[in-house]
Order: sequence, then structure tokens, then C-alpha cells
Amino acid sequence: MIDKSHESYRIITEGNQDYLSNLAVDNVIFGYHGKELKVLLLKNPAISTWMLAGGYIKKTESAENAAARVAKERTGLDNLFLQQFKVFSTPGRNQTPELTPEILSDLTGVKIDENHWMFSPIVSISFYTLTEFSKVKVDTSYMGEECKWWDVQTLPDLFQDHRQIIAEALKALRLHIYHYPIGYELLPEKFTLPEIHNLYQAILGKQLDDRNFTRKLMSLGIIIKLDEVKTSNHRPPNLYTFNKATYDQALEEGIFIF
Amino acid sequence: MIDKSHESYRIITEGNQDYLSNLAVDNVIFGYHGKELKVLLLKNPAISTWMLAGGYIKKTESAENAAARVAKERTGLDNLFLQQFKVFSTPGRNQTPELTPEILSDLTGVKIDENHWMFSPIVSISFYTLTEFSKVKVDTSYMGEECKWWDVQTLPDLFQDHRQIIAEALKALRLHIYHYPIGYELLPEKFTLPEIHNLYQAILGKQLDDRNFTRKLMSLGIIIKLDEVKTSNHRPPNLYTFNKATYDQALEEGIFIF
DNA sequence: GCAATAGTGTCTGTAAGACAGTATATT
DNA sequence: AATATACTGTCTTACAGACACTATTGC
Repeated sequence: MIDKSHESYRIITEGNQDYLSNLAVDNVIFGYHGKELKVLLLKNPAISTWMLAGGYIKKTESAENAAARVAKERTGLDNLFLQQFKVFSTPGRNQTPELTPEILSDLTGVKIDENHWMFSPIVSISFYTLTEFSKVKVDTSYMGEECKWWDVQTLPDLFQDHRQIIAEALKALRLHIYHYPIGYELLPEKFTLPEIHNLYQAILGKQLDDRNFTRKLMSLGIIIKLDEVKTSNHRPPNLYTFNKATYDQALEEGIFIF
Repeated sequence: MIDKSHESYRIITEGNQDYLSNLAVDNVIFGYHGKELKVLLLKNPAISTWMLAGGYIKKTESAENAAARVAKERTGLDNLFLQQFKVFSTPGRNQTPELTPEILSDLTGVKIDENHWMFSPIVSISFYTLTEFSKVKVDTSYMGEECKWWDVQTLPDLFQDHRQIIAEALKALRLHIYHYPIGYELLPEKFTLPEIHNLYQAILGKQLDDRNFTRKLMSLGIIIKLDEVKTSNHRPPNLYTFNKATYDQALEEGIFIF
């Protein structure tokens, strides 16, 4: 169902003078669950493919603010550390056979012709972020959209060039992980060694020796062993937490991991 | 002198329907000369500050193509490897007290009011590149602009947020240099060890031990010692060249230098 | 011979990488 | 006892980092 009172409906049908023309933001939201790296995608009932949580930029806000606002509006996620990673601007990237003026007119019930701003080129400023899987509140109030995590290895059919955007986001994330600590936004406050170990393996897509991995994190001082274990069916794993001071310093100064 | 036949004059006075709204590209062009890292800036006679080689994006081209075209038009430099590094979109970033509607009207001889598109927000997609200092042909045919290399340590007063853009470009370049080989676009085909050594020191802004530096480059196999020396007033330095295959592979796969 | 610049060899310490056995829990 | 998972210690090798002397030219 199209929600005709929604802001985005107003933008599409009435115009966008409060928004920057030819510009949009797209968010690649990564999460981690069951030893797999996931990406959060949206499904609008009027469109057959899944898409990133994207939107437009108000004239009074920065692209960073727009990305955060759009993420909150479309997924309910707040306080994300969004990382700008690339601009996509290939001419024709936002031309979709599925969204013709006729179909859009039918969908919205308002006459939309080929000169409508939606058919002019749109440049996407893309962001990626990491968030805890469990934090997402599935919120279908936005235009009746479905919101779902997908394994990065097995994505569904994607809208426009969103598959390429996700691929580039993953590339940026993997480059990033060599220089900066990862996990603070992705793991619960107290986590186990196997959890953080599997997280790194999921992001890098390769095996890391568990002994060397632990040694490295401990010698960097970014994790602290707690005097507490997690219940388990087998040997209970010890809990660890991040040393926020060392972690933040590592974010600032950069590190080398593997 | 304003060149009224120039394309950019037409864009400003007549409108920009061939161009994307609210968008621009800016190029931070780095060069290397006399052991110093330089940046190429332009000076329009009508504006008191120096600026980056920036311009607008045609609806039929990508941001990358626009950046290359603009660089060529404003500096004469061709075949640059432009690297997208960040988008600048802080609201108000393109408001300049110096460029009021009145002053612009005076300059162009055409009535330009406050609703003119130049006063709406403009988001800058910024690129950096490295080029050989000697390749720049100073070309003042573009709106009578002056074009000059500046030491990155001692920049003049800069237009709008261009100082910040240069600072971020340098940060991106320094991060880049740890992961990828640098120098192919910046040095002559045959170069000496002191030349490439000084280049790295200039970019990183710190001393590198000459023995360890040579050992690293040779063990990576990205430079090859030639059976040839350069004439000199003192001991003639040997000439080296890049091993393009290894160099390109390093670009592709990434390396770690220092 | 002197000044200026080019060029390299060695030692040490640290950490990455490879590797396998022990510990702790449940059933 | 068997099973499943958690945990860690040692050895080797490679390289980063520190360091100083020799080589080649012009004047």
C-alpha cells in the first residue's frame, strides 16, 4: 500500500524544492549474525527488487545528516556511525525500466510525465555502517516497506546499481578493517573470543588462526578479559569487553591487523 | 578580464540546464618538485582568493569524467589518475561574502539576483591526483586565470572551504601511500633513488631511512636498477625504473610500506 | 685533498605465522 | 566416557628499525 500522507509521497508527487536536485544518499547497513555478514535491504511493495535504505538530501542539511535521517526513517536505526565511501554517478544509473512515467502515475494517482525530476540523473553519495543485528526494529510504517537482513553472499535481485554499491561498500569495509578496529558497533557490550573471531572471519571472508588472532587483540590492548563466563552447552566461553580508550585511540591513529 | 565567449561565462549568465544542479567537482592536483609536495591552484582575477580546479558536471557524464574534463580545461593537464576521496556538503559551504548578486552582476554585465542557481547549495565531489610537475602547461586562456604550484605547507588564502578540502586530500593520499605504490605518475620514466626517496618523504612529511627504504622497494620488486647513471656534479646516481607488472599487481592487491 | 652526494651491509628485537595439545563443560 | 567447544604456549622465520662506513665524482 502507498501511504499518501507520507513525506516521500509528497516529494514524488508535489516536487522537491526543499531538497537538493540530482542528489541522493544510499546506506549500506551491515550486520552480523550466525557467523554471517548481513546487509539490510528494503522491499517496497510497488517495486519488484530489493533496495538500499536511500533518500534525498534537504537543502539545510549535510549529506551525512541526510544519511542518518534517512536510515532512521526507513529502518528505525539510530546513532549509526555512517561512513561515506563512494559516489556513484554513471549516467543512466537511475533509469529503471520498471519505473516509467505511466507506472508511476498509476502508483501515485497523480499525472507524472517524462520531464518529472525523478527521471533526471541522480548521483548517489553512498555510506556504509555496521550495526548490531538485534537492534533493528522492523518498521513497516514507511510506505508499507518490508525490511530484511540478507547474507552478503546470497543477495536477491537488486534495484538499479545497488548490487554494485554493496560490492564497493564491502571492499571499503575490508580495506578499513586492516587499519582500524571493528566490532564496537557490531557486538554486544560483553562478547566471547569465538564471537569476535568469527566476526573478523565473516568480514574478511577468510580463516584467521585463533591463537594468533587472540594474541594480536590482547597485545594491542583493545579487548579486556572479564572475570565472567557465558553459559553454554559445552565449555563456557569467557567474556571480554572493549577497552574503549585504547579502541578509540586505535581508531584515531590507525593500526595494522593481519 | 572576463572572457564572455567562454563556456563557463555562458553557464553562469544563461543557466545550466545541461549541467547537474547543486553539484560540482573539485580537483586537488598534487605535484612534486624540489623535494617539496606542491598543489596546483588557480587565481581568477575577479576573486581575491586562490581556488582548486573545480567545475560542474554535465548530465551526460559521470563525476569522474567531469573531473578529468574540468582539469584539462582549467590546467591543460590530461590523462590524470583522479581519485575520488570525499564529498563536501556542509550547508553554506559555497556562500562567499565576496560573491554577492551585485558583484556578480557587475562582473558579468548580466542581471543576477539572489535566486540565481549559484546561490543555492552546492555539494562538491572532490578528487585528488598526482602528476609530474613539469607536465603542467600554464594556460591562462580560461577566463584569464593564473595557474600556480604552491607548497602544501604554505598555502595562500583559499576560496570557500578549499583549505579543508586540500587537508582532507592530503590525509587520503597519506593513507593511500601505506597500501599502494606511489610515484609512477609523479616521476620521470627513469629516476634515481634519492628522487623517489625524497618523494616519499615529501608526501609523508617525515624522514625515512635511506637504506631501509631501498631495501623495501627492491624486495617488493617494484623498482628495477638500470645499467645507466644520471650525470651529476658529484657521484652520479644510478637510474631506476618501475617494474610495471609488479607495480600494477601491487596496486591491485595492496601492499604495506612502513 | 676536499666537498658533496650515492650507495650499501649487519645486527637486533619484535612480531607474524605455523602448529597441537590441554581444559572445561554437557550428556 | 564421549563429545563439543574453549583456550593457550612454543618455535621458526621474516622483516622492520637502528646504525656508519665506503664509493664516486667534480673542483
